[in-house]
Amino acid sequence: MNIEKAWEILKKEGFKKTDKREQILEIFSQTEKYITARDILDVMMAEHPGMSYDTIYRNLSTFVDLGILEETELTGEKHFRMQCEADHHHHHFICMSCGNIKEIHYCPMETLQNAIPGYQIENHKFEIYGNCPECH
Amino acid sequence: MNIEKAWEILKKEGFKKTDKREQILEIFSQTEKYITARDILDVMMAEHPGMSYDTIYRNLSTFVDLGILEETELTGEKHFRMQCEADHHHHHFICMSCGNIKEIHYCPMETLQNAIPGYQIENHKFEIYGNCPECH
DNA sequence: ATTGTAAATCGTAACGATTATGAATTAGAA
DNA sequence: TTCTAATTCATAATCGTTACGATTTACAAT
Repeated sequence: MNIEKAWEILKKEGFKKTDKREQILEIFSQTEKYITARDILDVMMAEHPGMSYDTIYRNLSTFVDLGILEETELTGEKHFRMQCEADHHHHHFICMSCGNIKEIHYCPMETLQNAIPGYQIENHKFEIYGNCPECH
Repeated sequence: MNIEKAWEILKKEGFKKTDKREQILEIFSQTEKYITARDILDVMMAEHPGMSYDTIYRNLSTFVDLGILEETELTGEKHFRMQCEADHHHHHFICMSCGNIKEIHYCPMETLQNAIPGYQIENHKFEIYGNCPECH
């Protein structure tokens, strides 16, 4: 997703255009990686020394709710990245060295659909971890 | 895994037999669910009011290292349960209401093995969340 | 343009989960 | 029974995150 698309969504949902949001989106648009709230904070602190934790965490949460960012738990910390463009459901290989991701256009749930009758599936997580070709 | 098997492993690795470890294992042997450090603490505090955080967290960590417990991140908290008996690799359906699990004897990596050449796979996570037959 | 108002941010503190530490206790070998 | 390393206790520190009243700001209505 690009910044324009993100603003479209924000505007449609009645959120205001602010410098802080612009800068957060800017940071995400410049990387493929999953990054933490603290990563964002560090970058923004350099420019706006008076940044508040509240601003970062509240906006990250908002962006996830609106489908602008996607979130995953990595080594005990929440990590975020711009939502993929791909219009169909998919999963990710995550490089534990450089943090870059590769889209995996395959979902195990397809073949598992009828394997557990009586169980009401709400959600699933499928992630692959390792090193990408550039990191070994 | 049962308590005897756990003690076997602990003894073999040179760990001592203590009341606290006995009680922690006891708790895990009585449930199928993923539970938190605090769950353990609450139960044990009732009996031993002077319990230390340290004792719980250190032992949980040890047990995971030794393969006695398995660990997963659920809603921001580490959850633990007794390692499955099953001798082959498998995954879990986790009920978000009652916490019980169902073993899923299927692994998506089988069909994905050769799909991402050049990527060195170290690990993967595949979990299904929802409600079990008893919870809906 | 100016004003009004809800939204957003700031500054700071609180919170919950986890880790760390030095002193006291204890399991198990000698 | 004694010795010693392992374990636990008691407590504080740390880390990521959330909360909140006061202040500022975007933007819609005038």
